[in-house]
Amino acid sequence: MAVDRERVLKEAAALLTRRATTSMDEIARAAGISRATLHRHFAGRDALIRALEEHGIAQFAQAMDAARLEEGDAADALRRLIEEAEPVAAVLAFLFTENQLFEGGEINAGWARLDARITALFRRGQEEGGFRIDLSAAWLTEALYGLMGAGAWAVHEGRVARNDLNHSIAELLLGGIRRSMEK
Amino acid sequence: MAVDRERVLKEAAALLTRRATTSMDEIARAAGISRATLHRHFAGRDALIRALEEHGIAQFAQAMDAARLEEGDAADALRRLIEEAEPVAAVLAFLFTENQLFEGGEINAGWARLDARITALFRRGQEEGGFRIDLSAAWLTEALYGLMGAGAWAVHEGRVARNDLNHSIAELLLGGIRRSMEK
DNA sequence: AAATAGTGAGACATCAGTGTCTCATTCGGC
DNA sequence: GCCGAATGAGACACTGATGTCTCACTATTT
Repeated sequence: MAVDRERVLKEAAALLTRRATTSMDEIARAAGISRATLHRHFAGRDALIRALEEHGIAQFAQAMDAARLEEGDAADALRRLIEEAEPVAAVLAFLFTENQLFEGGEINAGWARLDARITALFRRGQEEGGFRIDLSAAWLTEALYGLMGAGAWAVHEGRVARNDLNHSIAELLLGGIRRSMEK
Repeated sequence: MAVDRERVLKEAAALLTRRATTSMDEIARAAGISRATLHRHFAGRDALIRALEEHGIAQFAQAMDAARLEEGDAADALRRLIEEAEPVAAVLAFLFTENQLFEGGEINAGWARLDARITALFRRGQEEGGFRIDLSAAWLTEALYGLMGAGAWAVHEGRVARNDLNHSIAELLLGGIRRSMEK
């Protein structure tokens, strides 16, 4: 009887990542509940998106924990992060573009914390000598987001095999396109 | 008296890239014309987006021509492409996400042609030995789009200096994050 | 069995955006 | 200066989505 909040968020994420304008009605039906009930649990569409945001941020933070960003080689940590964050990538990309909409309201402070952790990883790699220093850590962070989003989309469109995804992102990000001598 | 179609498209692009839900009214006002006139020149919102798409595709194709993708070193050609395509990147990113919406209707065939040209560039680089072959040309194409989009956004958000943008994209894409011996 | 809380279905008002139309005005060419 | 074409301003109907509310039904609890 009690509504499964997790399931609602999951279904909402699945639909919204595919079409950002999915209506509350469609989301409700996908989650197997009535529109009235959906409104009882989420004050409105905005509230639902916010909840999705909170959830996505939490999941991403969890992925970071699981990836143990501070441990070992920075490149390996990055690989682990890509691996762990893969299931969240699509939602993240959706929320990312959705933030444009909230240009008036304040953005969730959680984003800054996530950014900071990733940027710290890149900076650590630079200080330890494994990462090049002529590209700013901030840009590398943005690039990671961009590649994760592009990757999720490419898989969705069937242009990249899901099995190759993490490897493709990590390898491109770490090694670049150019053929390298050192490997 | 005659409406400057170019200007309308330009203003529309500027607004829509910032907020995808910008209304026809706002676009009209930004372009300095009335909503009625806007409707006289573009049958409706869809038609406007389509026109924007056509325009964006044409501009991108033009950028490719200017970059002379078939000439010289593939890496240099890629650098030229990034350089030439920079002004179009934001619109392209917008159209890219907007295509999700047209999931019912058929997508513009122009995209496939653009993709093909870029993919051909990457393949050429692979065949000539300059680019690694363990990442598919299709994925590299998607990654290029992703990085261009992320870059445009990062500049808009002030996280990357506009002057560094092209260099940042090209260097990351070609060389990757890892510190390399060969340079 | 009774009481309670949660749900589904649907009605309803509201709102924003869209697309169409009319009419007065203005611009440009002749 | 005149005339036709294009424009601006506004009214209007329509649509789709949203948010609220009511009422009947069902599951859970005691």
